[in-house]
Amino acid sequence: MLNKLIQQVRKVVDLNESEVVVFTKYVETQRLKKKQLILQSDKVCKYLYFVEKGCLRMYLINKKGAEQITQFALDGWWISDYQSFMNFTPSDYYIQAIEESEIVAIENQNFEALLIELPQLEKYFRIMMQKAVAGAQFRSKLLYEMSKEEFYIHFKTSFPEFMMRVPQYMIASYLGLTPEYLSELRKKKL
Amino acid sequence: MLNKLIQQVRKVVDLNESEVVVFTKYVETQRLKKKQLILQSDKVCKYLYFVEKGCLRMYLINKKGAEQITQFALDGWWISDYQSFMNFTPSDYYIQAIEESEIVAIENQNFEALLIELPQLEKYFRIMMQKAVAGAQFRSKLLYEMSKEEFYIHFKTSFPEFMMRVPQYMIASYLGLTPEYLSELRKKKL
DNA sequence: TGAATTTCTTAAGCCAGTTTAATTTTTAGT
DNA sequence: ACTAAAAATTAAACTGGCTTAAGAAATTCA
Repeated sequence: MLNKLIQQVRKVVDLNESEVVVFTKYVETQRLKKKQLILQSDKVCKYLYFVEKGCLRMYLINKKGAEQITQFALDGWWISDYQSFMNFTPSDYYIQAIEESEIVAIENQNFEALLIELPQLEKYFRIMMQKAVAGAQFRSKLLYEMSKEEFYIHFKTSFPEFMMRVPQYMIASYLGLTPEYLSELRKKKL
Repeated sequence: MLNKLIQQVRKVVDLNESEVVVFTKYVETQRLKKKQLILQSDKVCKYLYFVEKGCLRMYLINKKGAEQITQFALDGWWISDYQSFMNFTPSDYYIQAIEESEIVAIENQNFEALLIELPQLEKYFRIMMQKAVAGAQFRSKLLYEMSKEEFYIHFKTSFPEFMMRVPQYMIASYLGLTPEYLSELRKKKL
């Protein structure tokens, strides 16, 4: 139930069997069905989530009452509302399974305790956060230099499997355009 | 020349005097004059930069030939092109001092070596990266839920001192709007 | 302190992307 | 397989924010 995570950690730091057992004590694994929510607006995001299998989305409800997706998380990705997670403040987000999924969840307090008991993990999480920053920076660069049309084309060619896996209106939401306009773009270029 | 950084690190982890000396071996300090560039497009961003004093901006040149600012860094902030830094790939960015500034720079290789010699620092950098992720997430949330007008008002009320310190056209660029439109907004609401 | 350069403003015309609303297609549950 | 619900399409009218162009104001530095 947490093979993928252990495997990923071991790419960065050594963990022997007994350390894996310790690790296991601090995390929870969960099976989610499609549409199941693991975070709701106004609640504190108490967990860091790792997707073992499946796909999650993070979204907020905007003033117009529409769902605005800000992030997806596929197998092997981490997802959380980091501000809420770090400061125990209520979140504005929802996190929901798009497909049946398996996740590993680490609670706030346990995260601190885990890093004290297995300080080697600091390095793993430092690198994972570093990659997240790089990713965010890259994404914001794309937003700055591309039109929505170009952004859509970029996304489509970068993640073709993802296009198949996720409903179109969610992709539209993530890309920050209306389903109607996305439909128009699809008609235009194949 | 690196007091602020040491002070900031010590808020998170203990560092005795001799460890500070070790730290010092792995970093370089630099004084920058206004408009001095420390990263140019097509070069690898070999450093992680910490601003001791002053103000930097990070920007790229878009297709139309205009400078697009993607980040500012004030006293006490870190800045880098993380993708370039981690993968030794050429950057698309420029990083430039807006004011006379003092910075601490850590080179790639030294960063790795430093973290091996002083592994306590993993925690400091994990937390600093975690905050960067939280910041990026917050910023992207604002972009998703606000119009450009609202984004401008938000920025203006959140960082009033900053508005004074930096030319308006740079703020416009950072906010992703034209100087002309910013000017129009300023006229509208005081 | 004056000339050059950089920054800011104004206003009109324009377009990428939204809104609205109605129709069709696909998906999921029984 | 049938029905209800969810998702995708179409098209027309509309708008937030951009472009262009020209002038005014503020900085910079010799």
